Amino acid sequence: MAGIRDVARAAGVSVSTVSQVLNNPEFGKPQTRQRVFAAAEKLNYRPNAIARSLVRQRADTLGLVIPDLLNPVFPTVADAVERTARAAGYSLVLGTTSREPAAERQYRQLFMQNKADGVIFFAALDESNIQALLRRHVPVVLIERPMSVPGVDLVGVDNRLGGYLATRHLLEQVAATAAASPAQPLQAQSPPVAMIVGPLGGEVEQQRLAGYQRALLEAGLSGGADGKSLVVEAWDHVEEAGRQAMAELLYRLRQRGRLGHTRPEGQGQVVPLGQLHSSPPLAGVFVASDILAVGALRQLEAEGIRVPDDVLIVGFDNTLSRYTSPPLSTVAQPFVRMGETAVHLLLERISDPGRPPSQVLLEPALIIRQSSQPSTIWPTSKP
Amino acid sequence: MAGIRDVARAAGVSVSTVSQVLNNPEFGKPQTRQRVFAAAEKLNYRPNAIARSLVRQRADTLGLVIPDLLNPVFPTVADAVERTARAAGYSLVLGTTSREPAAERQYRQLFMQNKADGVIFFAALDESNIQALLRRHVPVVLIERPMSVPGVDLVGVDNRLGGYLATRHLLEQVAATAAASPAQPLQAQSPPVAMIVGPLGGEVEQQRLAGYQRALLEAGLSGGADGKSLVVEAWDHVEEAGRQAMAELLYRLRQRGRLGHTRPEGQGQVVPLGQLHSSPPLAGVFVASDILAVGALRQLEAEGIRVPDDVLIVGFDNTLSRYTSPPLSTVAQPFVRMGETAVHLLLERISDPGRPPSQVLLEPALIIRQSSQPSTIWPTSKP
DNA sequence: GTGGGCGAACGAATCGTTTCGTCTCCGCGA
DNA sequence: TCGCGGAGACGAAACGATTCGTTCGCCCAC
Repeated sequence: MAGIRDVARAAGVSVSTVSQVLNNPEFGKPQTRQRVFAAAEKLNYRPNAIARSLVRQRADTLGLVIPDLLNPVFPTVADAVERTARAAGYSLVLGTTSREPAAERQYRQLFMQNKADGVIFFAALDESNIQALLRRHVPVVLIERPMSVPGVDLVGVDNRLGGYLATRHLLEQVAATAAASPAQPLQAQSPPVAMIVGPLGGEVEQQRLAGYQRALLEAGLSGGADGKSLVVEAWDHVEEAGRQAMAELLYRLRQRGRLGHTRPEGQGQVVPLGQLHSSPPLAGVFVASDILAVGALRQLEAEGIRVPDDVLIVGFDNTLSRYTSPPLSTVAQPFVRMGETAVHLLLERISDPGRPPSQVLLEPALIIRQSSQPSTIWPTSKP
Repeated sequence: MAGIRDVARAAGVSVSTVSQVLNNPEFGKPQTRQRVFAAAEKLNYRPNAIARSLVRQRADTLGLVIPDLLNPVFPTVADAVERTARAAGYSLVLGTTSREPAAERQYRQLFMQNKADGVIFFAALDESNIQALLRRHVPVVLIERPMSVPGVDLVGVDNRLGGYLATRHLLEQVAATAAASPAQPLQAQSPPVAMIVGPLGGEVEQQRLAGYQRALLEAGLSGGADGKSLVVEAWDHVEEAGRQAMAELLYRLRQRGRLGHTRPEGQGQVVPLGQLHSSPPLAGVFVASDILAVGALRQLEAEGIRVPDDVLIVGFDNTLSRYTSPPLSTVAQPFVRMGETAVHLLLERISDPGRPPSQVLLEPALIIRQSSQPSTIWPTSKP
């Protein structure tokens, strides 16, 4: 493989001249430049990026660590990160952890070995990994969490607002329906809107929950003593967990007489929840991520409960929600802006390590589709 | 940042001893090893991966270049690639091209600069980029295409078989229906199964088309002079292209009197295609990728044509198909095995550059869901 | 004619490791 | 006592670039 010394020899100049000519458009007189270019061309010379990195003390590479690429949330952000990084002249090394601490540690070690000029973590598991990198002066930007690490750049979404918007929307739909037919008074302890949420160990999940509770409170409902009487926690961010959570929710509701019989043997009609029961019926479920909602819909379908006829559903993320049956209303996250912002913050910190950390909070937006609207007012053309 | 010489000084040994001790579990007597470990620990020493790469002449990094991360096909493979690479001690630099030749060239340049020990291309655009890498002795493995590059490792899916399976399934469904009600003879020039396919510039698309045509032929149907009378080419692998392709298909069918009136103003009932027309009706559409199928479904919905009641649909990929309304029958690609196989082939070639190239062809499998089955026999519980 | 100034090219040090040949020292056998 | 072998540690030469201080040579002005 031709090296820079070969080029120098072929061009009849010194090694340093070749380097200068190739890197600096101003350097050398035209004739010399020409000879160097010709020699480089003839030898098909390509500078060795590794040697360059060694002396320049920069890898021209950014790291991105995410849980996986199967939940569509992450590829969406990764795509934006990659494009933004490339536009800035950086390449991207991508790591996935499958939410296993060992894998995250592995990447922490990797990035502590000068393999990247900075690292973005999306939904990092262990704060100590971030601390370790920062101690070695490796710039880090966090997306979404953990939000407790002090003094580190972070870009997040206002999850509380998102949870609030989703829940309020469901409550409004309930109110509209109640106005149309003779209403039963809502009882404070038994909210008409339930919630399915990912593992509550995460701040994100806690905040979405807080938004849900705020919306209930605002409507004069409490959701039980702890505000969680109809909140079911899914054990992971996978479809199956969402399905199980919905099964658990339905079980709880039956226990309290708030759900009637389901379609026997999958045949016949279910009685709309709003018409039969003495306790206030369940009207809607806020499922705090689209991937959980997919599982939840599966369970509802299996039990013969129809959406939105029997129950309203709102998801979160705006990923899978476009494709479900029926299309899910959801809280859209600004994934592209999240990725871009994370890269920009990282580049700023690389160029100015001393600058004060900034925490950017982006706003989610409610998107209304079929799953939260009575079927009679379904749009007939585009969803 | 503490370097190896600092460790050597602190441990009272030479630089080379430190290196040996740290890399070779056999080296040195226990007492010396202990001193070295202690010093490294105390100084929080981490070897500089870049310097190591320079001397070892390997980056311990693999490259993966894909069109994007938004079409779920690619993240699914990327996830498998990343996990397999990591298990083998490699990190992964990920590049996306957005199907722009300039971006692919950019990555070709990057990987020609020793940034990776080998590169996997999924759906590469330009063969010359691969040739250039091979000339520099950078090992390359191709996934899916281009399949025309001679002498390079490749892992692909039998797309022809996939297209065949999908089409044959649709034809079988037609036959079953025809058997149940008085049948109209099928006319050879006007197949009852249409196809929507991605840009036909790609070998993959050509092969799926070939599978479709083979199935028609086998059933004694020709699909027109060129076998493409009901084949519509989408301009890209995005939803919107699928929607437009379906609109185009419906337009063509109306021209030929093979589609009746649609639900006026989105109200009322469409007449089932099989009952009204003198020309053989359209019974099903094979949409050669799930993402196109999503768009196609959207157009059908907008025109009030129901799936599977009015027309049967089969997709390809098994990505989005689980989430659509109704769930799509589809041809499943073995994405995980594709990713794993690609990495294994690459590692083998890295360790033995001279070994003969291998082309691995994996088999797709038909998955039957609701979109290709008459609604009366829909499963009532799990899809 | 000589010295100053400047543009162009050069040389050598450096980045932080690995690796291989060499040296030292110790123990053992002749 | 001497020689030999081997284990253990060392030193220096890479790896392939960048970068900065220096030299060279030329032109112009004094």
